Parts: sequence; structure tokens; C-alpha cells
Amino acid sequence: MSAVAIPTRRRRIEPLRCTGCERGSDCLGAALDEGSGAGRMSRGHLERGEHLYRMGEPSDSLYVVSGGAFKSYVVSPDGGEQVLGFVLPGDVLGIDSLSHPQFQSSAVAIAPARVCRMPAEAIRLRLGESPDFRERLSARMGREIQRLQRLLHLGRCTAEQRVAVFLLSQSAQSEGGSLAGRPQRLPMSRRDIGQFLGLATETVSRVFTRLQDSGALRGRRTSIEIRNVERLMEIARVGLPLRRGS
Amino acid sequence: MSAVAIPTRRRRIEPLRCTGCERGSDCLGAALDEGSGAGRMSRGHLERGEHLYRMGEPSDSLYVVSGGAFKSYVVSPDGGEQVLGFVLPGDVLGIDSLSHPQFQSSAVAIAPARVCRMPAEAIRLRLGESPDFRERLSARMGREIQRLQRLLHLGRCTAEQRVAVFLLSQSAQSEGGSLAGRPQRLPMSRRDIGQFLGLATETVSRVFTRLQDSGALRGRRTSIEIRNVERLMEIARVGLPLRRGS
DNA sequence: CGCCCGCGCTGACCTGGGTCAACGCGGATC
DNA sequence: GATCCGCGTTGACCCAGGTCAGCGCGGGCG
Repeated sequence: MSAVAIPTRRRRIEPLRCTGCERGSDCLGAALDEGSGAGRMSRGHLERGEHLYRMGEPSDSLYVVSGGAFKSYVVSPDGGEQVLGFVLPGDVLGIDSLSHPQFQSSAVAIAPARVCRMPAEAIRLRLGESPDFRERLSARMGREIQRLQRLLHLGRCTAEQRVAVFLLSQSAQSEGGSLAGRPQRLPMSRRDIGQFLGLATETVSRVFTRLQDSGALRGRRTSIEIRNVERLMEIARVGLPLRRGS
Repeated sequence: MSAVAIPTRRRRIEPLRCTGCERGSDCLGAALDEGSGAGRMSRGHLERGEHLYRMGEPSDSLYVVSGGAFKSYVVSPDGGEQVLGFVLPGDVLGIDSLSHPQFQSSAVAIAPARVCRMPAEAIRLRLGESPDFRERLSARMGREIQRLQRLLHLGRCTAEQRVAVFLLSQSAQSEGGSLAGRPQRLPMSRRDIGQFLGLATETVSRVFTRLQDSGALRGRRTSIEIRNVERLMEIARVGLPLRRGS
């Protein structure tokens, strides 16, 4: 996680069958682990700060996140880091590089994480034999495209709106989808959030305190609680100080 | 094109075979128009300002642009228009909606245009029988994801950088890929460019004149000529007034 | 022909948020 | 225990670019 220290990638790999996995049959892995894909997957564990892959490395697989959390990012020629998203259990990593020989982005664990590796070879085989698998994979890619389109639009909003939308979406897709009042973990740093939303860390910090002052939010550091969902949604729509009517 | 008048969608459709098409065998259409896809395509013409499709309409096809130019955009709940990109001959329209029952964005012709329609049904059939077609389609989606990722990064740059990058990419992908000195058409309005780059129309205008003053650019209105590619690339890297070193 | 309207351009002004600096804190290391 | 270092927070300052207003021009239309 440090800006200077670059931990080498190392993963403890173990073979895997999806039968009996707690993620169930909705998981893309379970859909792969039939037919020709059977038994080709493997599972890996990563510590916080370990990279699953780095931009430029040869890409030969897709990963289903089964625990923890990841940050996906690219670094621009000038060294700036653009966070593309935070990836939670159930999500897929590497889909943006599927049709490229090298990874087009990097993925680093921001919490102790587990992934299921789906080798490209097995994916290609399965694609050839299962229309359902084709449909699910292309749906994943389509969803990613739309996520990026929405993200693009977020870039035109005020700082309050960005943070509010971020918190709402984060809350919605957290395990259990608890929008309501219970506290939730925010595994990423303020800097990460800033690099995701296109804001300076200081601005993220300021918005957090402003949201807390307004009573919409509560919590310190890595754990927050949404106190007033409606208020937050209102802010996401129009920004904090009432601005131009829609 | 007007903000108020909403022209209804109408297309003159004619059946189509790809054999003998000037786009050649690289075209996604040609790859479809074999096997089960054969003879299922059709061709349409659109006037400037006509919509190919609108967000929310049932989506049942992909389109290969074979002439003219399109603008792809979404309108946000508050009415703001976010331009997703400008689509030129050889590009594909509708790929972001392929796995959805409705179009997730709108596409409007910004110049008299021609498209080849590829029905989703034919696509699905062809996907089942051709690994090559699968590869090409998923490569298209992957490229779209990466285009959006780069666009996201553009959103963190100065106005000069955005416009410079835009002009360079526009020039690079124009028919003939002429980066060099010959003038080229810019079919989109300043407003379109602004809504694409996340800038106010006035800012786009100002940057254009600044670029012309600096000698990097020449031209009026809809036709421009890049006078100094290196300078433009330099600006794309560091911005116009020399800023923080890389 | 005159009129209108949308587009592009420019100037003046204002503000959201970037930048810089300082500080408190908690965790890791010795 | 003392030191260090990265993180989060806050304050002060400033500037890129948004906003508003005005103007010229060219194209469509009565």
C-alpha cells in the first residue's frame, strides 16, 4: 500500500471445485466449473497490500472475488493513479483485460482477500459450449461499461454529490445490501476515495465532516453509518447547499 | 439537434450482403455475414439530427457505422447531457446495450450517416458457431471499457490537455489516420465537445483560440488543421502553461 | 429582402475545490 | 518507553474554469 515499497506478487494457490461453495450457483465460477471448465479453477489468498496483478503483466485469467476487497487502478504516464473501482465479493476482476495479452489495469487487495482464478483457456472452452455462460460474461462486460459511463457522469458533479453517490453505492453493494442505519466498513483510505472520485484527499475529508455535521452520516475513519438515507440521496441529487433546481 | 425539437426516428432500411462492401473483411459485419448470420443484416441512412436509437427503447441490434458520424450520449436525471463519444465509420454502436433489453444510451447522427444493422438474434447465432466472432466481439467490448477508462482519466486533466488529447485522438481515428498537416472535418459542435470533455462551451472556445494563437492549430468552425503535432502532444502531456514536472 | 435564431467567440466576475502547511493520532519498530 | 511515519483533519490562500452577458455572423425562412 505504501507509495514506495512495491511488494512482489505472491499467491498461495490451491485447486478448487465449486460444488458446495457458499457463493452458490449465481457465481460466475460455478457456471464455469461445469463441462470443459470443470476442475480448472484455483483459489488464492492475498494479504492487504498484495497485488493480484499489475498493469502490463501477461493476463491469462479472470478472478472472482470471494472475500475481502480490492482496488482496481491504472497509473497514467505522469505517475498519477486513477482508481477505477473497488471490487467486493461476488465481483469479477480482470474483465477489462480479458481480450488482451496483458493486464490493462492493476488490482491490489485493500483487505485480506480471497479470489477464485478462472483460467482464460477454461473460459474460452466454456464460452464455446454454453450460451448461458456467454450471456453471463457479456452481461458482466456490459455492466462494467455502464458502471464506467455512470462514473464518467459523476466526474461532472460537485464534491458533495460524488461522495454521497459513492457512499450510497458502496452501502448498497456491501454484503447484505444494508442501506439502512447499521454501521459498515469502508476498507479504502481517503486517498483511495479521492483518486476514485477525482477529488483531493483534503476535499474528501472536508466533505465527510460536512456530511457528519449535517447529520446525514456518523462514524470515524474506516467505519461509517448512514444516519439519514433520504438526506444523502437528496444531496446526491442536488448537492449540499441547495443549488439550481432540476 | 435542437434542444427542443425531438425528431422522431425513421430509417430507410434495405437488405444487405457484405460481399463486395468497401469496408472489407476486417468489418465486424463481414464476420457476421457468414454462417448463420448470412443475409440477416440491413443498411440504413440517417440525416443529421436523426436518432439511431434512444435510451430506454428496446434494443435488439448492433450497428456498424459505415459512413458519416454519430454522437453517443446519456441524459442524466437532472437533464444534463453526457456525451460518451463520437462514433466514426468502422466503429460499432450499441455495444453497451448488447446484453440489455433496452438501450442504455442514445445515438444521434451529427452528419449524414449510414449504418449496417446486425440483429441480436443473428449475433447470438454467430457467437455460438464462431470462436473468431466471439473473440472479435469481446475485443470490441474490452476496447470500449478501456476507452472509458482513459476518458475517466481525461476528466482529471486541465482544459488544454483535454482538448489537445481530443484533437489528437480525433485526428488519429479519422479516415486515413492523418495526424499530419492536412485539414480535417470536426462534425461536432463546440457544445458537443464540451459535453464530451466535461467543459463549458465557452471554455472549449477559449482553448481553441489559445491553441490557434500558440500556432499549434489553425482553422475555423467545423474544419481544423493541426499545424504542430509535437506541440499539441506536449500540451496533452503537461498542459499549456508549463506546470508540475512529470 | 429583412428577420430570427443558434452558434461561436470574448470579457468580467465569482467560486469550488486544489494546494500548501500544520497538527493530532495511532500503529509499528526498536 | 521514545521515535517515526502514514493517515486524517483543518485552515489559509489562490486559480482554473464555470457563469453570465454581450456581440458578430451565417443560414433558414417568411
